[in-house]
Amino acid sequence: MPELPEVETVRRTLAPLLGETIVSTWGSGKALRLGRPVELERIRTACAGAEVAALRRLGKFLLIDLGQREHSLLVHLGMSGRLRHVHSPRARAPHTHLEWTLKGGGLLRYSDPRRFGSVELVERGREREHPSLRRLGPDPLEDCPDPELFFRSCRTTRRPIKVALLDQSLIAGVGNIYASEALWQARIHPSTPAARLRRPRTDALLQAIGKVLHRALEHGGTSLKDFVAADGQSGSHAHYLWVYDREHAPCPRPECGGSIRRTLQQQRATFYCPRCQH
DNA sequence: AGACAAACCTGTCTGC
DNA sequence: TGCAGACAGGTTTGTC
Repeated sequence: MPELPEVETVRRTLAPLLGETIVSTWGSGKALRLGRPVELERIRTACAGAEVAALRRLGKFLLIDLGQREHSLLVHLGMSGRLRHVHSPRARAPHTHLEWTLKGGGLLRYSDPRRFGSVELVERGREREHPSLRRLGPDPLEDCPDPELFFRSCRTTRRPIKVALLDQSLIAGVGNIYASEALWQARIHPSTPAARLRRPRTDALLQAIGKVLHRALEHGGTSLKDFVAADGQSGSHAHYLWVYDREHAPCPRPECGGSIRRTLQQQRATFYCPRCQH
């Protein structure tokens, strides 16, 4: 579910956790993402008595640094994962897979109905060696990506630019919603082979990605169905989407006069305006 | 290299 | 009303 703006919204709303001490960890024992059973015992040991020292984000991954320990928790929300900071714990909601009890009395709760997400331990300072993080491209919010580098990365693949954007290696954090949004903003047809884009167009795309992600972040992310921040708030950006999930709607460019079309690329919905995207 | 499909798993919506 | 099937914001893996 969550793309960069949603994960960043979660990171920001988790800020009250900073300085809190973890007392204990509870786990459902259910497996999360394929091939990676949750290492509950290792996580328990690493978290017990640890302080939440920092909250970081790399693309769609969240890192919770455990103070005075050499580890960080690496969290991916997959499609339906949620991290909630719960102040007055009630009965455990269904699909809760991990829960960290805090010294102050609250809880950090990870729930994920579809279990496409993951929670694991990584060695701090060496997180980039993790298989999932190794191939991540620059983060559009953190790294001020270099337009020259972005252009050269695009040149390496002839795949459609929409498909290439989802790959996370060109740029980290763009998912299915914001790929369509950024391509509309940059007036680029989603089927254009990435390598065929000339320099001014990759510059425009990189700018559009930054603009789209910042704008979504200002609205607390997109809650199409059930995304909520760590404090339980929904994001309002669904009201401001230009093309995503707007098939047959008029193109938001008043002078264009086109209407939004839906197509499938790699079995994933792509929305675009055939009139102003080339 | 890249197109394509399948895998992980559950909830929700659509159409009959 | 009930049920089957399609579909969903992500990533990984395998085949051709």
